[in-house]
Amino acid sequence: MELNSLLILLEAAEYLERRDREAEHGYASVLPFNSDFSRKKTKATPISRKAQSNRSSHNELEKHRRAKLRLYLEQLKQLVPLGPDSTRHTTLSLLKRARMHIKKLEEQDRKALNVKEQLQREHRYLKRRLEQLGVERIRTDSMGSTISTDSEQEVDVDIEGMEFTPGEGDSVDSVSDTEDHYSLQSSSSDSSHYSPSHRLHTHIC
DNA sequence: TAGTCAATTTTTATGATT
DNA sequence: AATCATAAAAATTGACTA
Repeated sequence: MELNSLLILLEAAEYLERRDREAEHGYASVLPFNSDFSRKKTKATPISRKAQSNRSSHNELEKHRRAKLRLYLEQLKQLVPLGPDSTRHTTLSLLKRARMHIKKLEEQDRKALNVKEQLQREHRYLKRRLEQLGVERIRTDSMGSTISTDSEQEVDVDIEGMEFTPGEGDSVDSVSDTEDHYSLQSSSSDSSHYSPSHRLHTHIC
């Protein structure tokens, strides 16, 4: 081993001893461990009891703050699906996963909103169509056919293969009518695609 | 003045190598 | 098993701010 290396090791040992002694007597250890251990730098500055007390309480507060952060990270860990992967979970990886999870949830939310709007349009259209068919039925009944005395009539409305043309019927809100029709015919790639192959089975009182 | 932040240092955990 | 290298976590510290 080179003489220089030996001297550095000796200096290091001296420094550690000195640091321990000074710590016992309330001196600040100001030397970074990777320094060259020169005596000029290692001259310890005595610190007052009050300053030391301030410093240690500050350290305690900081420790408390970090504990809180750890707690929040633990709580976050419960919310983020970590999966069965065996890789070590670090703070960084947890935060990355949380970010991915948030993006996924936002995307799901956006899609659900689209589906909701689509269904609302379909609902409005079908409601108007139903009213329309009810009016037509009453009209044909009044033109000679016997009116049923039943309190409850069953009307089967087969809308399978029904052609949905815009402007059909006398809608109150013609704007949403076209909108509804559009939504029925040109539904997006979402899973909410509406297929009019239902049989509407309804009751008119 | 308490709380926060960022830079730095120290400690601990982990995998690779011998 | 011992040792080493490296990454991550924890601790320390000074600066800053509301």
